[in-house]
Order: sequence, then structure tokens, then C-alpha cells
Amino acid sequence: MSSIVQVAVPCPLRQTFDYLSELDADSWQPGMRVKVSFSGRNVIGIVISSKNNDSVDQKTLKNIEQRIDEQALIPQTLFDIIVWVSRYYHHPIGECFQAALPKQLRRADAAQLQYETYWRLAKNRQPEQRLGKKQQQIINLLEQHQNALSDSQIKKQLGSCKSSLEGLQKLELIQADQTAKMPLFNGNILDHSQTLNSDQQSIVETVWQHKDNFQPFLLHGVTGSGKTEIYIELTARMMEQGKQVLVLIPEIGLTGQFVERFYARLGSQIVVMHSSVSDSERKQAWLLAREGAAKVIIGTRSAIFTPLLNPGLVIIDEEHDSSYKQQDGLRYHARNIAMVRGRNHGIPVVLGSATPSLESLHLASQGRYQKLQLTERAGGAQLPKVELVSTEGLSESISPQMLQAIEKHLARGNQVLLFINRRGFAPILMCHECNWQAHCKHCDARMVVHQHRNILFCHHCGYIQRLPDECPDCGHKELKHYGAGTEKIEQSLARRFANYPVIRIDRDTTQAKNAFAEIVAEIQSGEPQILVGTQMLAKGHDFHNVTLVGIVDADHGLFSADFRATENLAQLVVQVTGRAGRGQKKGQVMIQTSQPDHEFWRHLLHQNYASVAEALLQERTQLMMPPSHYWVVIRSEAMIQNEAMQLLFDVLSVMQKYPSPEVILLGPVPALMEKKAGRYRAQLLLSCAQRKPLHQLLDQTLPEISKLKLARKCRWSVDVDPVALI
DNA sequence: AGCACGCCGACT
DNA sequence: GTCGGCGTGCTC
Repeated sequence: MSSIVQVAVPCPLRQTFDYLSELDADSWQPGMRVKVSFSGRNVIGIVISSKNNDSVDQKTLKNIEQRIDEQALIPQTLFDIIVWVSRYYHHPIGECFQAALPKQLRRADAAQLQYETYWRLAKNRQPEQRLGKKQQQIINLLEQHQNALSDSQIKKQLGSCKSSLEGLQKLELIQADQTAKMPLFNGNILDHSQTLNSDQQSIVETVWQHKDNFQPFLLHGVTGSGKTEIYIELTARMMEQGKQVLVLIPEIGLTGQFVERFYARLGSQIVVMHSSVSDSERKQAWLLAREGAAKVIIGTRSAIFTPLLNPGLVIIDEEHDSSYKQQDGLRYHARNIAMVRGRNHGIPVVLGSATPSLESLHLASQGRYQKLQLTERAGGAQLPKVELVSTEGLSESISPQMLQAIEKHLARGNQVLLFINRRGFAPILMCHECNWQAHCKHCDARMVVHQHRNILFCHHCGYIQRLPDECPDCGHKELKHYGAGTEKIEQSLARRFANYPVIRIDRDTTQAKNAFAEIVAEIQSGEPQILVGTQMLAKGHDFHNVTLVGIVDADHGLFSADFRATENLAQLVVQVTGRAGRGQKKGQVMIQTSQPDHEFWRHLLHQNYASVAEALLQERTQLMMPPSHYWVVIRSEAMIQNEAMQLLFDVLSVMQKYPSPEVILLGPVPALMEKKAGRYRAQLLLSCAQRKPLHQLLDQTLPEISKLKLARKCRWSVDVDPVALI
């Protein structure tokens, strides 16, 4: 009997489409890919369900063009997650499947692993015979490696040696296996046994007690307290049980250090998925995880959609990091999806951070997460002294106190790290005569002076202009710049400390391939020098010789319109505090602020991060903000001013037709920076103390909203649990 | 999102 | 007289 197959098609529509199939309903499985004709073109869709076609004739339905997979590409457990994601984030289901699959599997490519020949020494090999030089080299190489080596690994070390390998195989000295290609791992397992201190040990045991059921843990451990060793120990134990472990890490320049430690302890069977992994390697890693051959999957945000045959544990490192939230298209939070995966699989989830998000602390205080504390710094390094410096009446961006401290630390042969939350030379270019300022013509923002490139640069849309040498309005020759970015600070410090190198680390100096790794290597040489950089330096790097960390301007975090700014400042301060004096040397931290008496500093410096977080949580609760209240933001963008606002007014009136007294509708309001990259932006905020009424309102209204005339003209999106307002 | 269908301006 | 502009409508 023919059947009707429900298909999710890659298009931004919040519905599925039915197709006709000659096959029985039970020959279709959810998660198979199909080629179908959709609106005049062929697309790859995902089978959602199938049923027997009992009606007499279905002339209105098209036939499925082709079945791509013999077995479902997407295993049931992952399939369920994607469907849940589509409902929770109110995002078109076809696009959710697109976002969850590696690029190469969105097409009609076969879901086939790549295989490779792996060589190993034969078990009962005869005493050494006379061998050719190349053959002897191969034997020596294989003797050094306990694991088999692939063709390409041998080729990398010894050059092409196909005939020598075949010769050795004939002599029955080595044997070959065809195995799925695993990522290259050059080297041996170095670090078999690892000693955990008693705190680490007891945390491992606590998690292990819950190894067979869903239990979220919030591991709050100060920087340098040895969270990674705990992850590795738990991972090793899971591997012994034949279970897989999914490890999420933030999107930072250097994932290498972290991954290397896993390799060093656990050896092969690890796959990595982040932005610099090629499409074909991603596909291979995804399939290896699905087959259960990859035991450890380490990846950034999107790795949360990796299928697992035999899941044992999910770990999220630096769980407070905002890169876990996707900021366009399907706006998911990987931490949130990790919880749903943990619950569905019945496995523990470990969130680790030195500065947990308010969301996680809130859930921990409600008893939904079990809290684990690591308070000792492994190796006994001391946490540095933190000092506030008032910028009141200061004319230069760096205070005399800070200059003095820099001098002192350099003279002792140590390194200094300065944070400036602004790239470029100066954020303002102004005419002294007529008060003209350099503004971007595509954005409501000022152009930033980038002196070394002799340009004005818009950080919001990338628009570039030549640096004018006279005022474009009045022709006056004297243009002044105000404020300071990394470039200006770098320049003035280079002048002031001419005997020491000054290295600038921001997006502009690390764009080139490997530039960041080279700079990191230079820093790790340990030579006394000044490092000037943006927040990208605060994340996860271990610089042993840095003993002074300075934050040049912390005021942004106290006064920003962004509701998370203060939380993020507290996280930055604590994270950079952990960067100072990590070795045996004692560190010092200096923070410049115009408000040294602000209550925030009292909490952070005289108490601790947990105390600030507690205060911020109370404030958020009073103001009915997340995490005490749930938020959804409807965003809108249009080329014509007011259209974005008008769409949201129309959305508002649709929503007002459905009575839901619990939901508070705020706005619409134009974005703080209304015009960006030539588009006018607006937002509408929905707030509620419970999730259910919010989701219900969205379920009721989105079909109607999608049909609004302006909804087709404007770009609009639904952002559930936003991390920032715009 | 694509893609088709449809009704008005400057080209061979 | 036609090529093509992007407004509007639909996608099983």
C-alpha cells in the first residue's frame, strides 16, 4: 500500500509538508533524508512520520522523488531533541534540522564513513630478518606506537612507502586492518595516571554516584583549581564502561591546550568539532560518534547536536560563556539543549565555571542542579591582590599608579597584561571648529580611528573610509580624536617603556591564520613584556609569567544599558584575576574605575563572586528579569525606517487578541542602536514568571503573525531566553 | 528562503 | 514592440 510521508523541508515555514510514496508506511523511518520537489525546485527534506494512504486518491500530493537513506540518518534520540528544539525556540522545523546536521549531510551525500588502512606489528612475528632501510624504519616506528598507525600517519613520518608496507605484510611482520578513519593523533598516551587531590577526588565520586541517571551538576571551581582533571577522570571512567562523553567548550581562538590534555591522557577515539575543522572531517566525526566509534566528542556550540550511540556524560566547560548561545537563525542555547539531552538519555550533565552564570546559580539554589565546589587552587598558587584606582580627574587613560606598577613588574622580569574593551586607536574623531564627528553612514554609530591603517572603521558593519585630514564639513585642518582603544594604549606604552616589547592582541592583530597561536607562543616564552588586548585574552589561556593584570576602564560594566553587563564585568574581573600569578609568583590586579565606592566593588573585592552573583540575582528578581522571569524577544529589521516598528505593532495587536494576563508585553521599542548596516531595528519584549503562558501565546499567535503583510517584507525572529537586548 | 507570476519603464 | 524592474503570493 502507498503511504503519506510527513517531511520537514529546509525553508523558514513553521509547518511540515506531506508527500506521497509508493512504499509502505513502515518502510519509512523518522530521520531519513528524502529528495522532494518543493515550490519548483528539488530540496533535501527529513522524514518526520509516515502513515498508510487509506484515502481513495490523493491527487493534491506530490510524490517523493528519491529516498536517500536506507536507514534513518538521524537516530531517534537526536531526532527527538531537534523536534523539541523547534518547539521550544519556536523556529521553523526544517531550519532546525539544517542547523543540526553537518553541511555535507544536508545534501544528498551518502552517510558513509571514510575508511583507511591501519598497520600494526604482527602478533607472532618471526625473529628479525634482513630488511630494507625503509622497512626497518617502518618496524621501528610501529614499535614506538602501541596503537596501529594509519597509512597517512606513516606517510607523514616517513614519506611514501607503499611497496615497503606491502613487502612487510608478505613477510607476515605487520598486518593491515581496514578501519574507519580517525583524526590524526601523533604521539603516545603520556599521562596514564593522574593524581587528583582529595577535593577533586570527592567531586568525581559524587558525580559517579549519579552515572546512570539524569543529574545536572554545577561545578564552581576557582581558576586553576583543576576542573579539567575532573572532566578527564570522569571521561576516562565513562570510556572504561564503554560510554561516550560529549564535551562542549567556548568558541575561543585556542582550543588546542584543552584538547591536547584529553589526548595526552585518553589517546585516540577523540574527535573534535569546531570552526577550523573541515566539512568532511565534521561529517566523519559526526558519523563516528553515531556509530559509537568516537568515545569523546569535544566541540563548540553546534557539537550539542552530535548523535551518540552510547551516551554516558555531557560536560560544558566555562558554562557562563555567551558563545553557547547562537545569535542568529535558530537562537538556541547549547547549555539548555544539553540539559534536555541529559534528561532524555538519563545521564549526568556537568557544568563547570569559575564564574557561573546567574541562570545556573539560580537553578542550583532551587536544588535543580547539584552544586560542587572547588575552592583550593591546585598547586597552591595564591590568588592575587585586587586594587581599585579612581579615574576621577584623570586626563590620561592610564593612571600614574598603574604606570608605576607596570614599571615595577617589568623590572622584576615579569609580564603585564592590560585589558581595554575597545579596538582601534580612538573611538571619536571630531572637528574642533564646527563639532563635526565621524559617523557611519550605515549605522547609528561613530567611526573608529584606526591609525596604523589610516582609516575610519565602523565596528558594527565593517564600513571603511580613508582617514580624512580635514573636516569634511568646514574644511578645518585640525581634527581631534578622543578616547582610547588598544592601538593608542599600545602606542603610548611603547613610548613610555621603550626597553620592553609591547604586544597588541585584538581582532585586528590576530586575523591572519596562525597569528594568534604565534602571539601566544611569544607570550609563553616568558620574556618581560606588556600585553595589550581585548577580552579575547581573558579566556582560558595560561600565561605563567604574567604577574600584573590591569583593567583600563571597568565603567562600561557598571553603566551599560545591557542587562548582563554587570554580570559580565564580575566574570571578567574574576577570570582575569585567575590569570595573574598562576605559577609560583604572586600576582597583582589593578582596576581603573570612576566609581571605586560603588557597591558592586565592595561585594566583589571584599567578599567574592558568589556574593556579587547573589546581589545581582536579587536585583534581577526585583526587576522581573531573567533568570527569575522568562523572556522572549521578537526582533524585527527593515530597510525602511518605521517598518520594523510597524510590524511589531501589528504583532502586538495580534497578541492582544489572545487573553494571557500572566504575560507582560513591553514595547515595541526601536533598538538602542536603531540603524545597523543600513537596517532599522526594533524589538518587542514578552515577560512572564512561568514558561508555559509564554509558549502558549507564541503557539497561538505565530501562525497569524507569519501571515502579516509586513512579516514578508521585514526580517523578523523569535528569541527565547535572550542573552542580550539590542 | 526561493521561485513564479504579473504589470509598468527604457532599450533594440 | 520586448527585456527586466521587484511587489505579491505560494510552497504538500
